Amino acid sequence: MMMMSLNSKQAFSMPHSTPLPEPKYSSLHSSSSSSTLTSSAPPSSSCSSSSSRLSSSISSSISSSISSSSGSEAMRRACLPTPPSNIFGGLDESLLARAEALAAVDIVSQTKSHHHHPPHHSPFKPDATYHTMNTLPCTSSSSSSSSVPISHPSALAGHHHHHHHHHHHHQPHQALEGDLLDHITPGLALGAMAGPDGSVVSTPAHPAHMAGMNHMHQAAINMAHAHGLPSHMGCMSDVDADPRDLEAFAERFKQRRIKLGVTQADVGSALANLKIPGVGSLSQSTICRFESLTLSHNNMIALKPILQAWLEEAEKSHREKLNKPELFNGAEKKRKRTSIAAPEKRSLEAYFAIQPRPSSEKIAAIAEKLDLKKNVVRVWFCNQRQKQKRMKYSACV
DNA sequence: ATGCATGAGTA
DNA sequence: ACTCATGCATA
Repeated sequence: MMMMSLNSKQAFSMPHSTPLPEPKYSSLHSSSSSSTLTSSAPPSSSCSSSSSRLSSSISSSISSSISSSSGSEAMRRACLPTPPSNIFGGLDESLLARAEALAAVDIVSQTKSHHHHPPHHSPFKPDATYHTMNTLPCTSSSSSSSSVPISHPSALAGHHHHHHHHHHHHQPHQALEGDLLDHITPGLALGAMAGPDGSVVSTPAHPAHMAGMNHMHQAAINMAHAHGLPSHMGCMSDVDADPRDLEAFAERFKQRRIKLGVTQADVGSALANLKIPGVGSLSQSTICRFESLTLSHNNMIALKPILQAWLEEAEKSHREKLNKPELFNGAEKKRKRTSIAAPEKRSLEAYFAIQPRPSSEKIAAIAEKLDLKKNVVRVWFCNQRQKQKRMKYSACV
């Protein structure tokens, strides 16, 4: 009956000698969904490792302050095309009007250029339309998914650094621009750092009940790596995770996974079988995002050792021809996903371009105009911001 | 592969 | 109320 989602964050505190950046947040939540078996529930752990390249805070220690919010954000913003933001600050209405105008323009251009009319979507209430549901949750035990129509061989793309002057539109999907970078020489050398405060988060012990709690596993330790330096990039300096390595790993991971005939969903649930302290199962979504690099840099780094461990285990088992028992799940409640119609989405995008972080009042105003629930609008903005931070786009150059 | 959502941890 | 890591439901 319930799921506990506990997550704890603990960082492991190592003997201070290691210069690893200590994590700040870690979190692999292993929540067991009711349906899937993943029971587990171990607290998370994870290492966090570095902060991102942006934050460059070598000292992740600072990370506590920096990485999270303001600091990193500021950094990111610096990379972005300066937001035209608050110039309009005070005028709410004009702001809305402008956004609407923009939205209108968009519509027009879009309509003309493409032919893309949203075929569906009720004429009346655009607001959250809940699609009807139901589909059996048959789990994919083996085939399914993993379509992988696109195998981006191009994986190399790292980050492009151009400054875009206009904001983003919608997501360019995977179209990245070519980048040229990557030829870098690896070699970094740094290691210094330590939390000023020792930063290491001490694990808050969980009073919990579970049995295998934490031990910080973390391969963190293994990050002893030595890479070379990042030569040119001014932005990152992580000791442990170089975006290129992540890209390469993600690519290899996907390939080997497919070779094993395992779907993304299978990988996710199989992780629980690894019994790595603090690591439970993950969803197909997360595995997919890992493979396509659409996760934050920190998240990629945290997941890499775990997925690497699974891959090795899976290949070993495969060789032995042993299989682990997979499971089935029963079905349960279904959540309805709100669907924002295209016109409303366009308006939201226009507002976002002007003001990515609208105040509560503005959100309410927008919600009313678009006939959407305020919470839906708020969440939309949160997700939009998060999207901007995903790896692929975060090229700070 | 993604859009919308939830929750823990923070400010 | 925000950010982040994740997940369910969908396309």
